[in-house]
Amino acid sequence: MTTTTIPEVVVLRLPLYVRVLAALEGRGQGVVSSQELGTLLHATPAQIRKDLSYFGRFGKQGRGYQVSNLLKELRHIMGIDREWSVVLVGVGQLGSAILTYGGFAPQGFNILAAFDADPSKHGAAIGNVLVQDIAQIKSEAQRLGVHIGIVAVPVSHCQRVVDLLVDCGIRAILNYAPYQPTTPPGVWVRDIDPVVALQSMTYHLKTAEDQW
Amino acid sequence: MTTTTIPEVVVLRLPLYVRVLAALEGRGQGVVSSQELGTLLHATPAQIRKDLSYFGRFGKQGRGYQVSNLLKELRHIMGIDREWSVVLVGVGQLGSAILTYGGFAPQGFNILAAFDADPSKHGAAIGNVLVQDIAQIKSEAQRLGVHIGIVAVPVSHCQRVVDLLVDCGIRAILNYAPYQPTTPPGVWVRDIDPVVALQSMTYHLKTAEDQW
DNA sequence: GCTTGTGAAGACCTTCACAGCA
DNA sequence: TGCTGTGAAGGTCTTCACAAGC
Repeated sequence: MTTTTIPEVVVLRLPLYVRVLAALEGRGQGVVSSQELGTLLHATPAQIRKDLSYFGRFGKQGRGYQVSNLLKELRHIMGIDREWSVVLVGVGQLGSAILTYGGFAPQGFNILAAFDADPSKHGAAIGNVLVQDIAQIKSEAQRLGVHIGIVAVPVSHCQRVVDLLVDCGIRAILNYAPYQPTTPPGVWVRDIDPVVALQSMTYHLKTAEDQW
Repeated sequence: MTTTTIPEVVVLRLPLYVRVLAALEGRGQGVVSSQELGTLLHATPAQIRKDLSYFGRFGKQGRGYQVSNLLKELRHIMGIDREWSVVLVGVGQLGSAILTYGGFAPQGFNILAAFDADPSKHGAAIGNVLVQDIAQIKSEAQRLGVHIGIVAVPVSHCQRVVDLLVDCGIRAILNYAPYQPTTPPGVWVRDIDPVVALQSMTYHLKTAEDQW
């Protein structure tokens, strides 16, 4: 295996691999084949093997992959064998729900601070986190050594907030606003929009209905 | 244009087209070129034109696309020029947040009922919706003519709940559990997992760091 | 002149199929 | 024998480039 650029689709699948491997490990399974992984991931065995081959040779012919070992390797490759510091911007209904959601910390994503423009929210504590003035974000982000930003503001503020996060040196942004912000090269954005997800399914529902 | 199977990637982009077109319409813009749409969508003009060409010829040479007309057409194609009936399963912290989230109804997705297995939650009203016993779901789903299910239950219950929804005749599922359920052909699932989204970015953060 | 719609070319991703090894 | 790792083949999606039309 020579180092090549990894296709982005592969990077998007890696977390799913980790997710099922962790489940297998939790269940006490020691070894898994590309065939079985394929079934669990709704993918072909060839795709599993090809994807993994971008990063190394983790399997043994005739046996398969050792679950705990492959899991450890993938966690390292993805950089999730460490903790990441996160800030949230926008402490409305959605932002508050994110702060109280317990799913981030166990995976190593620690939301250390939250920011909002509304002064009436400053000083409040929501799920262990203090809400601060957005004006403080740059100094706080640098003090805390923040890597990742979560954006939960209205569409109209999204681009401005993203620009601000980028200015703070943040290079990875999880965006809950229904808007695709523009960012400079080297900044990564993932959008979460349940409405968009629903709308891409209604196309199929409608098409199935139209079928005679 | 002859009727071809539409690539799934195109279907996934359609909602984004609608989103920016709606913004342009709200701003009072009458006409838009593939060039400008491309900028707003972070896509090439050629891709915009090719995508749209799967569905018809909506533009005028030398001018571009009439915003309100294209918007209307796309909404019809996607089946979002109508209302859809939705049920939610799992009224925990996440499920409650979904019920009180105001973003679905304005887009025509009406959450009509919610279900949970925990009897202590039955009868509660959260955001206009009554929480009912999961045992009632089939009769209620049929009575209400439900099209779409939202799953907000723990991983351990996800597959069982999805099976149940499919049994209710539901063919589109928005899944918030960190697990990819298995479904029969003709059933559409979209997964929302912010942790997976974050993890696919840490790969890049780590890789950028490793660069010397 | 400007911009669409679209075959053809090119890039990218997936699947095949088999050599190689446990 | 069973399963991986991987070049090569195949398929899909994106981009090019230009004829056609406003």
